[in-house]
Amino acid sequence: MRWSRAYIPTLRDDPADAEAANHRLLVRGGFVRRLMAGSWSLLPLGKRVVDKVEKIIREEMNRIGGQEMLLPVVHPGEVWKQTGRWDDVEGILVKFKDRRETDLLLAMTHEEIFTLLATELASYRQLPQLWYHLQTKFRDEPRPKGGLLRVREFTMKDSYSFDLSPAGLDVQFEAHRQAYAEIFRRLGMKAIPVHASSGTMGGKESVEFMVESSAGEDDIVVCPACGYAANTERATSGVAPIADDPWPDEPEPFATPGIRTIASLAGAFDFAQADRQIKTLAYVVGGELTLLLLRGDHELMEQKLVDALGTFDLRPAQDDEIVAGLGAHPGSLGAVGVSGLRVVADPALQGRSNMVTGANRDDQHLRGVDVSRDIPAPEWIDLRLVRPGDPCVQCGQPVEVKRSIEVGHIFKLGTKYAAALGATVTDEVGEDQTIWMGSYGIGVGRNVAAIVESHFDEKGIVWPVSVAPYEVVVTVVKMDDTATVGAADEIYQGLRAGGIDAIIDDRDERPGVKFADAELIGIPYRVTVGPKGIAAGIAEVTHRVDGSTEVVPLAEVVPRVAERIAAERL
RNA sequence: CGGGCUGUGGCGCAGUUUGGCAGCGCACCUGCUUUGGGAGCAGGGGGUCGCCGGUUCGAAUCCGGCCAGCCCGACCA
Repeated sequence: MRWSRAYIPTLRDDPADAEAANHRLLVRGGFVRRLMAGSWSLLPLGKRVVDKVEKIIREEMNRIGGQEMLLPVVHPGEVWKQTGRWDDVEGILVKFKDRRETDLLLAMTHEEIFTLLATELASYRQLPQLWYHLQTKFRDEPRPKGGLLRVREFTMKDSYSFDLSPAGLDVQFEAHRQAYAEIFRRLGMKAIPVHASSGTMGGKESVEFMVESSAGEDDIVVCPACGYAANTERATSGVAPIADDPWPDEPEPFATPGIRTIASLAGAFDFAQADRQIKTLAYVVGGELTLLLLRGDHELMEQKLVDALGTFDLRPAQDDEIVAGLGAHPGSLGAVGVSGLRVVADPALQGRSNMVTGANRDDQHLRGVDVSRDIPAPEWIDLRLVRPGDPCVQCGQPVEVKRSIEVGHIFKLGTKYAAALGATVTDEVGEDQTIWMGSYGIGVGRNVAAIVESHFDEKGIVWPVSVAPYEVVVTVVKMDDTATVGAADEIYQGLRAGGIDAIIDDRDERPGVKFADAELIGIPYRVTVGPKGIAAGIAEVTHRVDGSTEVVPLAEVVPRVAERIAAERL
């Protein structure tokens, strides 16, 4: 490509509305333009990067036996009604009607349609199957943000596995785990596989691949000592033991006028430090007032409650519901002496005594609460948000919490979709068996964004060779010097002949402009050809990663660059 | 959905408080000079001031409504 003919609209200034590095640099470097919130056009450079990312994904999917297909983006509502998701998924699912008033929707994922195809499978002999496609998804996210990180329209590689048994599913799941590790490695990222909540996808097990980044939206718990890693939505940890002073008697009420928070109670009474309090949260679960108990200094992870109770139908209770059910306002709530209400308690409270909690009378608390004696038979469910420094659940060493981007997610779906749509095969003894499925996703654009987030500096993007829009730019320092232009062109042609992705910067611009643009768009290698160098028979090869420059005789430039690029292609 | 902020030429912004010719920098076009880190001089083109309505002799500016975008939170397959 000749830069003078290429459409690479770089901007000198950062766009004003861009915060995240990927957003700033991809717009400024002329890779993408926004159409509306969460919707982006790919310009030539962006398209080149996406193509390379997709190529790597395809290669690794094919390597584990994936067969590429392409399914539609507009689906009949009917199929989604059969699996229940037409009604279950609210908000982000875009529904509409055609001229015949038929319910349609924009695909936010493709479980239904792949499963529908799988209903044509008839015999166990046809299994296992692994099907995938790279296709547009549309999710009407309430808040797109972070450039390409969280968008509404995006391309996803989603694959679906079909097996006769859970054991077969395990095999395909494991194959994906390894393929994903390889994909993210080749994309130049350090992705950590973590145990995750499956959300509304259903299924027992899911693993997310996370790339550490301040621009991320998820927190993961990792243990540097033993390698334990989990999303905070699922992570557990130990708690440092606390020795409780004895309190032989029944709980004793005491006046706490005006005190509504854990912190103010702890500030007012020596015996009521936060870790000696029982935090009582009132939720409405399935229409029923429910008390959630945590240690005073611990925080609720609501997703754990969703996962453990198996329902999305829960929310914090309103003030009036609380007063009606308990006789007091938030700030003076407790579970002691409460009967007829569901009580869920975090295990960090197990065995604790001499605790402080609300008395269910405004401005009154209780001290001397013995959990096992005074709060009979709660449901013990881990509800706690793990914090940095908590002891690792596996090895006891302090864990870290890291903000991360979810670049891939693999699920064991089980038989949910196959059962709903009747995808069965006949087994060896002639009986119908429901197919066991897995689904596995990688967001292409989000991965591009994640790569940028982990590969940039003050000058711009620093693409890994594997996904760079061009692997090398030949920068012509002086366009009206025929010897320079001739030598540069010869190098450019030589690189192309050697299968290198090269662009020649033949614009009639000052060198500074060309250098700055090359750095902004992040081309890994720059060959600088100028009159002084030509006179000495050399060109310069500059590495974008560290700015290091190597002086190379003209005749050796092509093989030298080819060699270095080959070593970095992954 | 709640809170905060913003919409003026392709990009970045001033002008709005106190109504009175729509401006600046970059980018773009022409010419000359310049040419190894975002050049200089001279000339030039380009804007329904987000949209609709109202007030006024007169609205980018004041009032009302709407739309869009960004950030924080909620939410998030």
